[in-house]
Amino acid sequence: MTVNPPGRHDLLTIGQLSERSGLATSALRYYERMGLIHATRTTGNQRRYARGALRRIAFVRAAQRVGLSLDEAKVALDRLPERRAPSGAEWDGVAQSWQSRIDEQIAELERLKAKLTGCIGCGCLSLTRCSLYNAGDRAAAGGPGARYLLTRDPATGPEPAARELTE
Amino acid sequence: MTVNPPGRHDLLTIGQLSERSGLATSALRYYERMGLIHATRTTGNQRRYARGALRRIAFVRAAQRVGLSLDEAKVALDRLPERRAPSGAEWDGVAQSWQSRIDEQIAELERLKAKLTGCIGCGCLSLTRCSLYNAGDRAAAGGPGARYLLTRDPATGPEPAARELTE
DNA sequence: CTCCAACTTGAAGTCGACTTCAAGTCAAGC
DNA sequence: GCTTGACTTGAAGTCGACTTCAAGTTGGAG
Repeated sequence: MTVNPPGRHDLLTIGQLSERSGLATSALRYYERMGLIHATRTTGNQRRYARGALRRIAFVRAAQRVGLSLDEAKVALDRLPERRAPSGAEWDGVAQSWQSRIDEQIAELERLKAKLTGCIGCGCLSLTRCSLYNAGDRAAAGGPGARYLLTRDPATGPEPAARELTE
Repeated sequence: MTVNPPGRHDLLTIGQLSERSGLATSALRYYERMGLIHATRTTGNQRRYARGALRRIAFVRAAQRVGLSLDEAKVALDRLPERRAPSGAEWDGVAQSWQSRIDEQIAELERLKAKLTGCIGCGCLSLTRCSLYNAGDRAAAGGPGARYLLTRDPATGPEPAARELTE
């Protein structure tokens, strides 16, 4: 299974892009419909991708990894120029936003880890004392949008749901 | 909207559990169908939850946060005794497995972060040199199933996917 | 005893992210 | 110039994780 010879093939077919990105061609078409990547067409109407597409895809996958939707990834990618190849600084700006996102994500995992050791695994039946157990109620009591320790759906519930559970 | 009076109500209605867990009642019923939580029934067939349900829910949410499906969470929870309240040691064993899972997750995010700074944001147009850019190609060349740097489908590829990117 | 919010059920709907399918077109090696 | 595999399209299907709906039942305050 030889990959196309290195050289001046600047444009990739969807099959080649699939092979290199690890995504199914159907996914690539889907990404295109979503506006995440773009292709030129041959006279015969087949897609041809510039190599920049690989980078965009890499970015999208990275975004998904840190918990973003394709729509969110698109918002970020839309900051890049479409026609010409983005400059380093441009990519940088986009990547920058993920830095913090990733840091956030890491921080949250660290917190979760701490809670897990400190609480879920503690076998504490003194519920009033258990942070994991109580955190959600605290947060919820703190105002609308505040959710369970482990939740992060921003769309749901402005209710004063889940009060303090000291009991 | 008063919540039930504090006292010796050991069993929670689905509404109360919803309020305390932050999950919709529909989600709780769904969790029950999935076997993640269990309820006893009143003579009138209404669900009553023991307080342990809250802990199980906390666990499930935690599991989701680190990227596990409900099915996977169930596997872990199934290690707990159903009838009686799990002991600290039992919870500990379950939580333990998440420790490593979380660590893994964190490590991967750290890697991602490093890559992002080092590459996506680097603006390097010397593509032969760009790891993120090339990782996919390497992987693809490495054989079928080899996936992109940012993927983690475990079903796919024990390949030497995405090698060290010194080049 | 009455009333109404809170509960019950099964079935169907939703959403994101794709995949699968059918039916047809393109392109490149012989 | 023919064949064959890679490509094209739109529509429909899938999967996980829920939500919504309709129609009926329960339970606790007054």
